[in-house]
Amino acid sequence: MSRSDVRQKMIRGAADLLSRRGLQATSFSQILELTGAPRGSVYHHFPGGKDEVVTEAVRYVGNGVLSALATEDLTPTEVIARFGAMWRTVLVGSDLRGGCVVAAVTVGADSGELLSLTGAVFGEWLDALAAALHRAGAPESRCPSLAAVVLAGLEGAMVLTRASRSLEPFDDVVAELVRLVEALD
Amino acid sequence: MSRSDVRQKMIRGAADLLSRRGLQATSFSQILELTGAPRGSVYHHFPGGKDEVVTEAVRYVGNGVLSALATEDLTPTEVIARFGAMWRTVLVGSDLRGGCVVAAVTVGADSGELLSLTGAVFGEWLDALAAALHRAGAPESRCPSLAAVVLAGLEGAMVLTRASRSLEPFDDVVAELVRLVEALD
DNA sequence: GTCTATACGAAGATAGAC
DNA sequence: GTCTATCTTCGTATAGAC
Repeated sequence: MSRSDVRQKMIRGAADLLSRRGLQATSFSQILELTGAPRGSVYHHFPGGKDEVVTEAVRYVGNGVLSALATEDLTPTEVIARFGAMWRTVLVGSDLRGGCVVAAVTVGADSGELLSLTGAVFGEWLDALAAALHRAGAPESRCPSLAAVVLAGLEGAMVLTRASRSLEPFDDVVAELVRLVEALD
Repeated sequence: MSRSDVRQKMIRGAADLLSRRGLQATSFSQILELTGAPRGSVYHHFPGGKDEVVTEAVRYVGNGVLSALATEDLTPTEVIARFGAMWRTVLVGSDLRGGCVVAAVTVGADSGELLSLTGAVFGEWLDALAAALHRAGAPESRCPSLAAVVLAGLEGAMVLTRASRSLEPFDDVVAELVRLVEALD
């Protein structure tokens, strides 16, 4: 279906722009320029306007991360390593210019709806991380806080890496998170 | 000197807006509305335009945090507790709507100069944190990575807290960071 | 589905009067 | 130092033709 093709292409383009430039700098003009999507069909595909594209981009990224977290059983250390490697790929693939779409929308949100959405997505990620850590043998009562420190640590690490244009803080954070989790054994 | 008064008031107002609304949503109109500063003297006080106000706001916050980190000698746990309490105050004082100015500018930066600036400020914070941890007795070789995980963890925790409108993720992260640092003893 | 044209508002920035 | 007026650019959004 060609309708979905254009729509999907625009959603992915929006996610890319949100990751690198932030919420306010992500405009339809930018999305069209990046994707080559037809100018005349913007509001055909997204009658809800910008908020609708952004919402879809957040959901798209949210589900992508979620399915990556729903893998086979791992050790706690492997959970961190995989999750860390995933975000490292985002950084490297964007020349250290990109970050997390959900965080970008949270920081730039001007409506309560977008905030609720990012809150829900972060909540899903935290639940999935906690479940993975629990399957890996981490004590149940600590899984939620471990999930929080892992997600928060990586989100913050991406900001530090973008600002410093260096992977050093990111790798430092991953190493310390691994240490924290190894102490569980 | 009245010139500095207005200028300082605008810088503080800009920091407040950057914290809550992000970089692009922080405009001169908003700053004037918030501070009651005279409209006609914007470019008198800031000939460099918006970038100059933002730069000053980042420096202002940067130095504030820096001086808070340069306190007397503490234990590693106390370093985390103090640093965490500081950011918690920011969250609570903004009704969980505000965050870190430096992170907000990093994520929304559209110029290399602003990115360099936030990179430098984060670098100063990391150095100060590492030094505090070292004074507290942490092994020298681990101080940089410990500083990175503490700063990144808290930066990320603020994002999670803003999105979820709850202090739970923030407190979870602080608790886990304390555990990590207590293992040093 | 895609186009052009257009309305509307907001932002950054400058010029020149007071 | 502060004012108003103005320019320009850009973003969102709508209407109506093809």
